[in-house]
Amino acid sequence: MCSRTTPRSTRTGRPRSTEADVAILEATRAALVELGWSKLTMGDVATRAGVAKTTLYRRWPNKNELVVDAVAVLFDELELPDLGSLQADIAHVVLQFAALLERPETQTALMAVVAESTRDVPLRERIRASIVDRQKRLVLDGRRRAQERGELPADPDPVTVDAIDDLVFDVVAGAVVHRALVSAEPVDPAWVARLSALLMGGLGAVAVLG
Amino acid sequence: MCSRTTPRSTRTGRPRSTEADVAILEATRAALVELGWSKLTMGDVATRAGVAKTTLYRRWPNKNELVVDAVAVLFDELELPDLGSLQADIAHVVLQFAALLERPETQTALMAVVAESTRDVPLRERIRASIVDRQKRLVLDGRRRAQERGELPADPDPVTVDAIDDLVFDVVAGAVVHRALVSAEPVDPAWVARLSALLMGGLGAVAVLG
Amino acid sequence: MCSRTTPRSTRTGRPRSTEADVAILEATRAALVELGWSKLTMGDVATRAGVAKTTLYRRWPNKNELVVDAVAVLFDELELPDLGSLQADIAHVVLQFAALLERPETQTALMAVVAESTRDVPLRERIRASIVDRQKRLVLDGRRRAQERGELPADPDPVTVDAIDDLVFDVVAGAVVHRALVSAEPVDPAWVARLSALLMGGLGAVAVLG
Amino acid sequence: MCSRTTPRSTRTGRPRSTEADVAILEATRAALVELGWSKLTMGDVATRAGVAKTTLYRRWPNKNELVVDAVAVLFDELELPDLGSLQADIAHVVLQFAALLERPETQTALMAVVAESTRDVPLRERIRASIVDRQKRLVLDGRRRAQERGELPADPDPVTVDAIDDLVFDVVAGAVVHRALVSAEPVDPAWVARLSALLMGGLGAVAVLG
DNA sequence: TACTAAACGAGACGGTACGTCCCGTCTTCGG
DNA sequence: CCGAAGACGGGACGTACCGTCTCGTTTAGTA
Repeated sequence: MCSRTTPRSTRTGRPRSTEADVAILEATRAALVELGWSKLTMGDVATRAGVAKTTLYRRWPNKNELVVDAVAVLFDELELPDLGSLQADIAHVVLQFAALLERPETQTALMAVVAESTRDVPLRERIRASIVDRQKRLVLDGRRRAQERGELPADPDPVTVDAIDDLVFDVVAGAVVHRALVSAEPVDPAWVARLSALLMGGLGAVAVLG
Repeated sequence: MCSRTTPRSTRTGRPRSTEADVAILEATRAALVELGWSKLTMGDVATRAGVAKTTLYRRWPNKNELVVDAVAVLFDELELPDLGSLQADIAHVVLQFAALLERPETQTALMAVVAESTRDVPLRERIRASIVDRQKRLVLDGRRRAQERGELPADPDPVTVDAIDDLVFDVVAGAVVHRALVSAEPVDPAWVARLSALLMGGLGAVAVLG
Repeated sequence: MCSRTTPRSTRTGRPRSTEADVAILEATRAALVELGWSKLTMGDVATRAGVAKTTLYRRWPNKNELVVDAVAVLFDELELPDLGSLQADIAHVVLQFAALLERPETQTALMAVVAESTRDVPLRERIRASIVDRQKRLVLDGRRRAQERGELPADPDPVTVDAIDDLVFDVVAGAVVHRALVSAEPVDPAWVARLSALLMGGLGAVAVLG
Repeated sequence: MCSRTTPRSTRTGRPRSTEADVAILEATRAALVELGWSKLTMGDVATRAGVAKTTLYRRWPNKNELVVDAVAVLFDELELPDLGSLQADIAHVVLQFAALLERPETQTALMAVVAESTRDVPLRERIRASIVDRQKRLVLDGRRRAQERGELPADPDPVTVDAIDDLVFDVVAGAVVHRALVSAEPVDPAWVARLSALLMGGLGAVAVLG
């Protein structure tokens, strides 16, 4: 999350402008909305932010990492209010996620940085830390809460629990992303209802599997 | 699939070299493997193919569409042999798809072109025609076959059938892609088994939903 | 002058279209007027002439030689009517030449092909044959006529005669071209009168020199 | 002379490299000598100068203007030492100019840029400022000196003086260029003697003309 | 009248250079 | 020491022409 490559050990000289940081990230999101990922340039972001290009490179090593940071904050909105039932919780978070993917800056940036990350290990780490783990936590919280409510059997083998969490995460996130970006069709409540139903029905079968 | 932007209305002049077409697509895949999406250049592809850069641009309007065509043929390998049960069929096709996503050319290219397609309607169309529809057909075939075997209830409302097909497609494809590229974890038989189980268990619930 | 590179030894097969020849030369002049030398392209000339590019290259080896041929015919208008005195003859031919250099096709083409000819011997030969010698003959005729009229002393050493002819040619043609294209100032009657006077006055001194 | 298109109003940012300027102009002359005008490419000049192509385009808008600047400095060598008589001065400067036109870089470039200038007003201005005016000054100086020596009548109508200066300039420069590049024959001392005699003899006649 | 061979239009081909854009780095000056 | 300004070397872009080539189609003269 911290954009500084070196955490400012020395204390001498002019300190970095914190205003610049937020201006840059805002400018990056604005540029993503207007231009999309592939037309976004560092020079343009710098101009929009009223900042020199040098200042960008002092903080982020390249365009990819800058964009990840700019987009990551949007994932902070995702939360999991207790709606009383697992199915309602699932439906709610899926709709939140879908709303996020409808924003043009997310749409154009998410797949792009994932694509780049297949060949760029530091980028993959930053994505995991900034975005993926943040989403995954929702799955953990939802599952734990459902167990507390007794909707799901408590305390089986922890390894299995992890595996099922992972599965659910990939299924939910993957399905929503695929629906929104690849199939390019709307993630409307009817579709979400079907997805939730599929999960509710399937989870039991998976748990039995062990 | 056809790379020609206009389907050659007139019959006059020197015909386009079909050898060039295949050489270019092969060169594109090779470049994807070696360099990845973002380092791939049109000039490099032309050189590898033993072809002039102009020849590329005569056939494809830009790098994105070229890459879609180059990668699309890989999706031809996906097929759906009858393994006797829906769960086996699902597991089989998921593993095939996962194997496809392990190939570096697919890995680096797929997300990238999807990302670009969010801002490029012709590209989105080409992706749908060349890749998405080809995969979707597998879902249709698998579902029809399961109905013939009596594993799934036959002939409900056709609109519902379509909706469930779409859901299953996005869930399966999305989950696999997300697992492989975003979570960056292996799509191994254990994970596939859990995914299949989830689907088998959930499908009933979704059908009831109508 | 003849555009055919090989003078058609065989007599079989379809003969070349003579209409194409004139259409091409006219199209070349038109393109020169509209676009100027450096923007003129073979493809454009072919299109204007309603002819395939191949047809151009069958007749001329390159753009330079084509342009020389296209422009050369304009130099046919230059003639030397007997106006009764050497000074009048000079003034007349200079004004004719100046008028030729005011035409945009000559203006843009003449210096360009001369520039190219400094590195292209065949082109230099073609220019000499098509343009230079045609102009030089005017000097010879004018000088001979002046001798017949007794304005110039007859029959000195023929070598000297040649040398003076050459000098006069370079002085007259050079001065007009330089005035028109380099100084970019008008070749008006007053200037021509001064040039003629200079020549008339100077010729005696040169003849004495021997 | 100055290569900068805008004379750098602001004083901020990294200043332009003056070493690059001279390296580029030297490289341009070298390329002219080796390749000639029409084979000279911006990329090649950049490589020879050890400079990026962008650096060229930052300073000159196109090949023509670059070449004018590169060649212009050669005209600095032209000077007019006082040899005691007008005829000697003329002969001397003509031979100097002829020597200049024998250099391959001048030969191939001079006519070419003049040809281009017929269609390019900024280029024409640059040529006038960098080359033409520089030569014209020699005529003025020579004439003034001859007047001081009493070889030419002093102080007639200044308009006439200007007109004769212009005439002499076009006659001398035009004759030499035409001899060297169009007739493609040597500007040897004998020819120069004849030209000088022609001028000496003719100038009186022109002056009388008024 | 049919054959034959060259010339024709069309347009794709391998190339080369163009002039532009952006990259990520550097060099300057002022705060 | 930071930051703006902007020049730097580098490299890819997509375009425009070059001059050549391969097609199928005329078009004369000859057989």
